[in-house]
Amino acid sequence: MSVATVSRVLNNKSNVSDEAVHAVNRAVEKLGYSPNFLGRDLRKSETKRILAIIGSTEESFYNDVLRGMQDACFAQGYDVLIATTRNDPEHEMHLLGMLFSKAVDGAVLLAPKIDSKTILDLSKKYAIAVCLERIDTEGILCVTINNERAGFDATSYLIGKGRKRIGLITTKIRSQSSVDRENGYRLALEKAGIPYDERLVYYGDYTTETGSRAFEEFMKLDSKPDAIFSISDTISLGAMVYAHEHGCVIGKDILFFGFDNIVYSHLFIPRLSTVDQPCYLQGKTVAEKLLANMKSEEPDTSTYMLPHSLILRESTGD
Amino acid sequence: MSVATVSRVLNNKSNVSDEAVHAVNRAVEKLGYSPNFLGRDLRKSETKRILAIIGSTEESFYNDVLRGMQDACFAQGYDVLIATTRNDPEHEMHLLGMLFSKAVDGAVLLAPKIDSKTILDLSKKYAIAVCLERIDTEGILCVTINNERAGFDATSYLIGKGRKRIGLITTKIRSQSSVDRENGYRLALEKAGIPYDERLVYYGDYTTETGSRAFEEFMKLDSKPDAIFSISDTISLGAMVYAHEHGCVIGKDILFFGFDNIVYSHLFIPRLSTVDQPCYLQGKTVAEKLLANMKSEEPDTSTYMLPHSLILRESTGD
DNA sequence: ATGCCTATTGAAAACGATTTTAAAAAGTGA
DNA sequence: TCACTTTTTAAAATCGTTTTCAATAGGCAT
Repeated sequence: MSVATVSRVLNNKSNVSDEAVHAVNRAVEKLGYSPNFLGRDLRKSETKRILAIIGSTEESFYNDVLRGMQDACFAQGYDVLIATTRNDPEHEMHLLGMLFSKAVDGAVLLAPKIDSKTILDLSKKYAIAVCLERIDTEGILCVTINNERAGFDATSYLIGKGRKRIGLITTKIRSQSSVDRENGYRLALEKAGIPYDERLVYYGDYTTETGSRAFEEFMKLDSKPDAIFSISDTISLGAMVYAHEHGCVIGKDILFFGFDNIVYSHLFIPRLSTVDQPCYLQGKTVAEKLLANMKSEEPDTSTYMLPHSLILRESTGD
Repeated sequence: MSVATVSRVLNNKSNVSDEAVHAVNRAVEKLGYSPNFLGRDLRKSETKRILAIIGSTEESFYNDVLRGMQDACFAQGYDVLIATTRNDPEHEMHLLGMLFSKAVDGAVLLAPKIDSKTILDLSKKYAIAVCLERIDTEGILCVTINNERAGFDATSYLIGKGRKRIGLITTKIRSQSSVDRENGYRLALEKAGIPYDERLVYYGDYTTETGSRAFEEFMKLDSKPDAIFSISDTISLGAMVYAHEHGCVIGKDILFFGFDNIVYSHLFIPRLSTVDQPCYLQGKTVAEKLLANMKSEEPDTSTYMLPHSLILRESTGD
């Protein structure tokens, strides 16, 4: 029996006799044979695999994004592989090498660290999409939320609660999302006629320690904040714990608004109000659009902003 | 110029003229050429990639395990790819298909769901290792901690604090680690001459809700527990929050001991005492052993149990 | 019996690299 | 100049599949 016939059986081709099918199946069973994908992929020049590139698996909301991607990909016969850059742009480039060298058919950058010009160049030649971060350059398929609007909404909500001195805890690292959320914060203040006060803005990282530190600093001011918006729940929780320990009544003396709606945001009492972004949907959407692009002649390079929502809990007195 | 020469240049082979090197490099630069790994991997029949198979990216301590694996692998020129099973044994099998079909050179199962007999069979033919879960079958390379001992230590510590009625919150799903931790709990009771009381054992899942529920149930007992050991921090935190809300003084009325030392375990005040397992080291170790096995004729199929430690904080009155 | 069509099969080419083998070019010494 | 070695290059084999194309066999109508 020729390899061609075996191949046909293994791929359920129609033009093959029942006899041959049985013979092959028995042999496969007996030998424990499984086909070498390298050969197959080389011949077909496709791998049916999509790479998700993330900074680390630490940010818990990635889980839902990845679930969304998986559902979308699996439905079309693709597997999702994940690789972490450890927040190193160079390593991110290295991982994209898997795309150049055809080890995967497409890649989704979840919160990329490399510059958008590079991404743009690459996306002309390869199937690339970006998720969770807006790209300020036109021409790249991108699925995210409107972070500026979200920052605006959260801050406005605090203002609506009668607060006038609103602190912002954000990150030193200037990711597009943090910049956008900050801009939203500023716009909300502006709209309400509240002057921007740089002493009320603290720059740190994404940890709880940053939250505590920021709150400590704020308490040194003669004119203390009466509400705090953080660009991540983890930061908010750190700040809230510190505030709680120092006798501040959360939801009254001071309001807190977080971002991401992580699992632990509704654990600590009083529970944290936060911005919920549709993680699963973003993942599902970006994967679907990317797969569609891979089939299509003229790729979709739009930016899709999916709706976020405010989750109101005790930390804003709700 | 022939393809052979190009290949030699690209692989830094010695027997090639400077002239040829320059010519190739210029052409590569100009055309933006990058080699097709499928061809290379097929010929060499190795991919220099290791697959890490996990349930989901939700469990935050996986991050450190993966970091350890990456450091070890990267040092030897291997990349680490991650794939999630979504806790579905069938999907886990599907992912192992990447190993059978030579799409990766080896695989590490982090907390596998498929049965150990299957793993044993596969590990005779492929480079497989298990991490974070003990395998009760001999013959599989495995890196983990001594969960029984850890359960014993945590429970004994509570007993040492004079506690006599110690509750256990564990999971319905019988993973080896949870079984081992439970056994440790029982052994500690036994050693101290405390009778095992099944009313003090609650079976749930890995969520904070399970913690709250369990505590609620325990409070209905006429003879309430004075200490609680949970097999995960998330559960402990859920129980602690519930206890706190219902006026129990943590660290005094009731002690709590968790497991995993997650980031949030030292956020909530009073802070949670917990068992710390060496995540990074487990990841590094398992990857190193696996890579060593891939080179060696007779593979190492031992089980390595790395040392854990107790982190003592306010929840046990420390 | 001849020709035609269909179902099945096998041989061979193709995918893109690496590696082996052989031959050509260049260098060396007498 | 010739023989011999060394360096460099080209051609061909190889990895394990899929796919194309041609060939064979059998059935059926003429």
